[in-house]
Amino acid sequence: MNLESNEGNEGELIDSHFDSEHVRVRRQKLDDIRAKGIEPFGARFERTHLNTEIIDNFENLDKSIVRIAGRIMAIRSHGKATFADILDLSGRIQIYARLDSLGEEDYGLFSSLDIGDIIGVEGKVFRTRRGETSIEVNEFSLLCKALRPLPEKWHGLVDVDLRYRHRYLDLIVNPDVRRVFLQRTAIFRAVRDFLDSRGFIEVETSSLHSIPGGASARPFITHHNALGLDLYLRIALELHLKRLIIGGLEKVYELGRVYRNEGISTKHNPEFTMLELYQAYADYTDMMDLAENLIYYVADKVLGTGIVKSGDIDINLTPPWTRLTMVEAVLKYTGVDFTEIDNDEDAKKAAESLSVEIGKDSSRGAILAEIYDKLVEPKLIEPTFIIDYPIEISPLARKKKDDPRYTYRFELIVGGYEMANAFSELNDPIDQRERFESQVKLRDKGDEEAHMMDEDFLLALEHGMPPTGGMGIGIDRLIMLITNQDSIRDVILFPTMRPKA
RNA sequence: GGGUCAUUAGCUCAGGUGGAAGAGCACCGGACUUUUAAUCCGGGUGUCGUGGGUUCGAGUCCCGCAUGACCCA
Repeated sequence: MNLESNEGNEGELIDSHFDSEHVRVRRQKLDDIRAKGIEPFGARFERTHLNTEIIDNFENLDKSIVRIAGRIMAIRSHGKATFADILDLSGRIQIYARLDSLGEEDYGLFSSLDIGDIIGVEGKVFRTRRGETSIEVNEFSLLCKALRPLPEKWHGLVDVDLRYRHRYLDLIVNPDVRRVFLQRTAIFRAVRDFLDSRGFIEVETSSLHSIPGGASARPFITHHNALGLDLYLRIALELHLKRLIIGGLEKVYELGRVYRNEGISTKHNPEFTMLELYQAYADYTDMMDLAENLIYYVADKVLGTGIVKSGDIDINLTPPWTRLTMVEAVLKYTGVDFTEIDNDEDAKKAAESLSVEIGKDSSRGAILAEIYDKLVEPKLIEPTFIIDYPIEISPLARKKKDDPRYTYRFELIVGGYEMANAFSELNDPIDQRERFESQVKLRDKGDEEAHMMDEDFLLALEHGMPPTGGMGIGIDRLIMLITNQDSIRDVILFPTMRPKA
């Protein structure tokens, strides 16, 4: 007790964390190591193998000398011999240090190592009596002394707040977390493989927009000093990718971060990743085919199967998938037949009879969508395309030839939530202007998510855009689906958090 | 935005009705040369999230605040 008062440098210990016994002990060890002339924050170390390469190739490597490096995850000391587990990117391997082979000095240093320290090891591959592939240490070097302890070895780090704020610890001690993020990377690679092989061109468009468009969402506002200009962080990739279609790139996609100034939930993070792709001379049926094949391809590539787990239930992603119009889906799941409703009043009564709350000025189409969102979408577990969205909520989609109340638009629902949104793009600049104008009216009435007028985009459209199919896929949700995670925060490395006070 | 719950040691968690802060792992000291949640002996290392209040006395009861989780909008 009272070790603090024995230290001559309390004044430097501003951070109260340094008062903990763990840190005090490790700082003392650090000083002792330095006093012996050893640098506790080592440099370059050349490895010959990753840990699991040795485990997987034991027969070939038995008795050979290897060099590995990684973080000490466990120590089992037996006096004159010590076992430790070393974690590298590939996984863990056990090392075995003996007083006999290391000598007093080195073995003493080895014995002073802590869980969390990073070391490089050279030694001989062997198997223990119990059959575990191990490395008997000939030499080791301390590559980094850790000044703080790792979370507990058995339960790992459980507190979600700590897991998200200290993701590095989460990655070190929770192997499943590492698996999810490695799969996230594999999913990106598979998406690019799939699209590149079909002639799509990957592009990067700007994320600072003077008019945020392409989706219904409130934007983040930022400021450019030199231009003296407020700018918005993009809420979608759509309008710039369409400009590239107008520019003749014909098949483009972007995997990009978008920012929406809205609440946080297990399905929403303020910044998230979208895939948007546009294909000239195609329509929304082509987009459905593409979605089925893309998502199946990605799942199969990453998991080796087209069947994903959602909690305990299996979801089969093998194409083709169910296609239902929104009207058909509402009829099927609620019994209300919108083909028999042709005005706002009757639509309101239908919503009331189903206890679905709607806005005062809601139109027939908006009410249909409300009912669908509330009562149908959560029930759609198997992959389902809901097609022909009402025009009121689809300002960028081409209207249906035979019924202008609807558009050539679909959303893909899997596991009860929206995975993709696509349409036959509106390429009539006069129609597009009218759509923007009705969005502006909604904005004036206080709908902060309604679209702004975008003259620059209209100008582009007036130069002529080929008929185009376009689609957006929420990549984070796709990753949730494939990796079987319930929260978007478990597939985003650093989810948005309030700063800890 | 509303409701419910949570916050205790580095981590994972116990702490009826208010009465001297606990366990496991980690850590420290000792024993131990093939262990693996190593074992054995000894040691508790704490601003009970935070600020008020009630009380002779608060981890526990009341109010505010902070952060998080879940549900609802």
